[in-house]
Amino acid sequence: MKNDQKVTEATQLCAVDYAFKRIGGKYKARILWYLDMKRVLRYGELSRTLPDITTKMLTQTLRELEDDKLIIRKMYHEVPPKVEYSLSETGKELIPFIAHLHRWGKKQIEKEALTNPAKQDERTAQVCNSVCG
Amino acid sequence: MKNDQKVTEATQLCAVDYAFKRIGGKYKARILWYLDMKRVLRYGELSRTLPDITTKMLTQTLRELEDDKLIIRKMYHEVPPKVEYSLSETGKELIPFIAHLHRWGKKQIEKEALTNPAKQDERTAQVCNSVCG
DNA sequence: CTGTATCCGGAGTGATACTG
DNA sequence: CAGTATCACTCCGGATACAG
Repeated sequence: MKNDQKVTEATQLCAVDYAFKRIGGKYKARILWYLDMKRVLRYGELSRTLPDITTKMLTQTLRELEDDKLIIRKMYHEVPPKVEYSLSETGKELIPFIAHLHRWGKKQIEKEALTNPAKQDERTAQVCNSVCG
Repeated sequence: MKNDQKVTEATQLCAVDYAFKRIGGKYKARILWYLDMKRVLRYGELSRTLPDITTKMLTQTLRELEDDKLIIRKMYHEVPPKVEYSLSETGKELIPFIAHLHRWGKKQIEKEALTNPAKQDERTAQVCNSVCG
């Protein structure tokens, strides 16, 4: 797992690095962000919200977030199965900073659009209005 | 380059994802963080501050940050060469969020140390006091 | 509906040697 | 001092098929 990668004693990590290891996965920030907005999401809802993620990666990412105590997984023993994901208290602490990152990102995207529309193609950074607003 | 990876039109990116692409590199946050503390750093100083980074990765990361307009590179045409790196205005806007991340990271590290000292070995997340304090 | 299992290509990273 | 060049390797992440 990305976040449990072996690190030798020689490696000196600072807290910034540590934090990035926990939330730096490819989809982690987005999942936390969506979870904060919706409070509770089921597996299928997350899958639809993140159309570019495969089931494997979604499952794997959710496991890592759960192991790291950033989200809470609630299973209902029903048929068909039902699982709900929500933010833990520790996870909620990360929201303000993700929000800051989100504002910064939007600003940069808009700035790029103004100064160099061609760059849009390179980065193809479209805001997913359906979720991010 | 990590940040210029091709993205299909189908890929819908939200601003959070976009922002992470720009600062999510393995060493980027730490470099920005150190630059904020020291205001100006030379190549060699950065190299010594980040003992686990190779010259290749340091150069590459600095180039990406420069291309993204997050840092400023100032060359002095002297012998021996001298190059100074500092934060750009856009880069400075990211500091509050990195600071938040840093606080959160320290808190989590301390919490882990208390509840499960064994985990320290797994994550080997030592705060590099020399720089982060 | 909510996942697992398996295979596999390629980006990202590191080690080492070399340069102006 | 401040980088570049090259090679080798790990392992992240995608595609696909299958399962309870």
